[in-house]
Amino acid sequence: MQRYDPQTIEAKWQSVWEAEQAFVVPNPAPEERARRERKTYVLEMLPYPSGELHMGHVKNYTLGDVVAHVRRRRGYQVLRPMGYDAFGLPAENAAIKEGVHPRVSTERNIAAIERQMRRMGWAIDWSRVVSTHRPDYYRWTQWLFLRFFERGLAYRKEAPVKWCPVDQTVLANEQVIDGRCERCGAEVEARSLEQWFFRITDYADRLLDEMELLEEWPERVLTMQRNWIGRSHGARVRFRVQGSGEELPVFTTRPDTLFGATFFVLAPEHPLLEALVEGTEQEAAVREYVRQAAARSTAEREQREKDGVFTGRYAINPVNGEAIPIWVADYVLMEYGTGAIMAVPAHDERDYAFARRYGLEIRQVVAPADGAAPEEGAFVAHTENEVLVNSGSFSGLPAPEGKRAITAWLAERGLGEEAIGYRLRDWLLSRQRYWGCPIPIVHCPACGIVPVPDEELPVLLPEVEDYVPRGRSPLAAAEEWVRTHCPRCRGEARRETDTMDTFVDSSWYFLRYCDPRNDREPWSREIVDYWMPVNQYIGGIEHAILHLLYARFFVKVLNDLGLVGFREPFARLFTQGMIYRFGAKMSKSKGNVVTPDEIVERYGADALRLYILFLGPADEDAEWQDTGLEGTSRFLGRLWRTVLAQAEKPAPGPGEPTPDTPLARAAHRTIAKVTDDIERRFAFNTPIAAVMELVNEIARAPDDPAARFAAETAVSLIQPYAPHVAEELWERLGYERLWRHPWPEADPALLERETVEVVVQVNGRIRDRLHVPPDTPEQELVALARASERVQAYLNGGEAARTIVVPGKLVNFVTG
RNA sequence: GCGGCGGUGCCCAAAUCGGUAAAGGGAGCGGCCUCAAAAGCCGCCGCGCGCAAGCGCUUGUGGGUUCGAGUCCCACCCGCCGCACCA
Repeated sequence: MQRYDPQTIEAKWQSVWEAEQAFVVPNPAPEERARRERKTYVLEMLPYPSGELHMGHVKNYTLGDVVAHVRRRRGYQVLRPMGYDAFGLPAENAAIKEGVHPRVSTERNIAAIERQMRRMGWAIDWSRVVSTHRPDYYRWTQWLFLRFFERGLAYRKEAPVKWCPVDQTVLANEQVIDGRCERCGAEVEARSLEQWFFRITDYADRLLDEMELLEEWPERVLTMQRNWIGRSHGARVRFRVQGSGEELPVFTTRPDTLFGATFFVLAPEHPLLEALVEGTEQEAAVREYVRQAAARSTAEREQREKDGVFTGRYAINPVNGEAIPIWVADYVLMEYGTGAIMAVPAHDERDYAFARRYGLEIRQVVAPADGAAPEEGAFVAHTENEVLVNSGSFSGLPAPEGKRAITAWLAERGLGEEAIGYRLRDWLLSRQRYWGCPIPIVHCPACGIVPVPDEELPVLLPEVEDYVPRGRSPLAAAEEWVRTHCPRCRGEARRETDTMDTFVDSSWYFLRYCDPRNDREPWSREIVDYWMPVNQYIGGIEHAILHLLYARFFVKVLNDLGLVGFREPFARLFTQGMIYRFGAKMSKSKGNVVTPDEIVERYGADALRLYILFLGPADEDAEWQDTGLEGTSRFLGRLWRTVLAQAEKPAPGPGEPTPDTPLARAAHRTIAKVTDDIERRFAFNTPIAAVMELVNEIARAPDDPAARFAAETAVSLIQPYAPHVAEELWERLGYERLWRHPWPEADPALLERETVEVVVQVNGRIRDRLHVPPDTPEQELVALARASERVQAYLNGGEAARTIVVPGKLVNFVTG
């Protein structure tokens, strides 16, 4: 018998699939589109071509492959495309390091990745491949940007950034250490720069509320998104500056504690602060504090002890007319709420710490409804049952009612209203980098910000010599490209030189896959409405927030624009776990990398595909075991020998019934388990174990009349995991093209003919086991159980007071 | 602090509605085949008592519910992940 040789078999079948265009799925004709229930869209997060494929990709795309194969063989039209998220910083940085143009290194990486993907034998529809850096793609990214712009959902505004005057660049918060630039040590300046934003905050409520439309998403991803959006209910309360009468609104979730406000705090960046302190004795001290705060990183601000400076001014509490001192302190964040707070030290830990430090009044205004009154001047934590005290006419009200009553009282007098606060900020999408999608905007001295007309798209990314970041976009150096005419007045104008965040590119790629070669529009609505939403999305947990939130936002906007007929892009989401080796993520610096190429070369793609899913539950992190490939590789060898031995027997004629033997039943049991595990439970490791067991059973009983049938079943069931060897064995069994062959179905009648073990207990302790047909009637089962000698011994001839029967599982006699 | 997830033999793991643990794989041990090795095949492989049939114990800890708990409830211990000065 010929030995199992994965290299030969895999090369053979990969070229057959290529020649037969096996996995190309054309779009349905108009009349077929009504039959949407027969479609499945299996999508995996597209790779970043900043290097080659790693084991994380192997896991991701093998998972998708198994789902796609099973669905296809169960009669669905399956869309299973692939593409490249080619723009972005990692690709650009890699290119800078290598000294080659990002396009060159990106396209070289894409070629290498595609070669690896074909070598893995993934059933991808290569006719739909998309790459975000190509003009035929980013033309439509720009087109979509313009639709957002027309709706007021893309806008430009000044935003504070950290600026290093030596490196001439914007720094991320993480790059600021003790107020100095991480690289050159220069003192960092706070700057305000014009940036582009998407108004995602307008969709905060829908992003939260429409989570209900998601069929099945991991709870932790939903939780992360909820936390990220951070919706909280409370009130906006208008304080006024004593003397000037200037309004200082605050947002609070605890309007019930309004009577306990004993001071007021502004963020250092608050726009009114400067005017407030101008000409006062405190001016110099406040300015110094603001200057220092501006230089601190966010991380540093979060860790330091609370401090601040008195401004010398007072605010009037609208609820009781009290004048309370206004402080400036950097524990108040300009980004959240209004950048100003009312401080209630008795009931807020941060305010409490601050008040203690500076000797400010601590006034309790809520107290537990029952039990002793809290010690004066102490901090009183929020509890279930509390009532208002020291709160004028509101005293005595339970806190929740107090909240409503005080808010209503304020609203009646125009002093405040109910309000909702969000943690979510608008999406800053502009980047001062080269390797990204140009923003299709022209700045005209006469007309202002002017969109590039649709018919002039794409705005091509210019070729530049020097794309190293220098604080302004490298595009600004392409003077010829920047100089243009205003589309509106035809006067001299300049192009926008910022590029878009790559998350914009990846927020709609799954729509382009549906209609990838359309050059009149980004997609045909009829076609996306047929394929979308994605039935199964698979990818890493690291995208739980940004990508998955942005893509949801995009689809909601597109729905509002009438461009798509659905409101959520991904019905089901599966987040895979990471692969570790020696307890750490595989990385070059740790020297613990195992590459797919080396494994494929040694064991073949099928063994690797099996191994990576056999490792454990796919949604959990797993430890790579160097000896583990031995197991799946040995299994494939055993499968090979066992099936070839059966292939020598005559194939059953058409319609010939399968002999009812233990092996036949084992095969049907395996079919039922594998199908249920993959389709319903989304478990991928247990089906492999089940097929391994079946093969072991066949090897032990090769002369069973149903052995050949069982062997065929094993091949058929393992095909989604190990498609090459399965295809080869299928051919040697005398059949054609397993990937088009229907998925096997378990015969319920045969399954029922199995005997099952029934545990017989007396008072919960096992006394005997019976083997009976699963459909044995309850009465008969009890009689059989009672007849057991061992049960008799424990019943001592007496009667059971109660008998519990679980059909097919157990009979329990309970005495006394 | 808030939220989510997890803890089962030496290791990775299975156990789906609570039904009476450890499927499958790895590593290990013994044997067969062989001049030898590789490959392959057979057997053993949680703990204790027993010649054996068997009996008892065992899912991080302690308690509870139940005829019956790895699974449900309460408390605690340990670990991982996300968010966090969010007013």
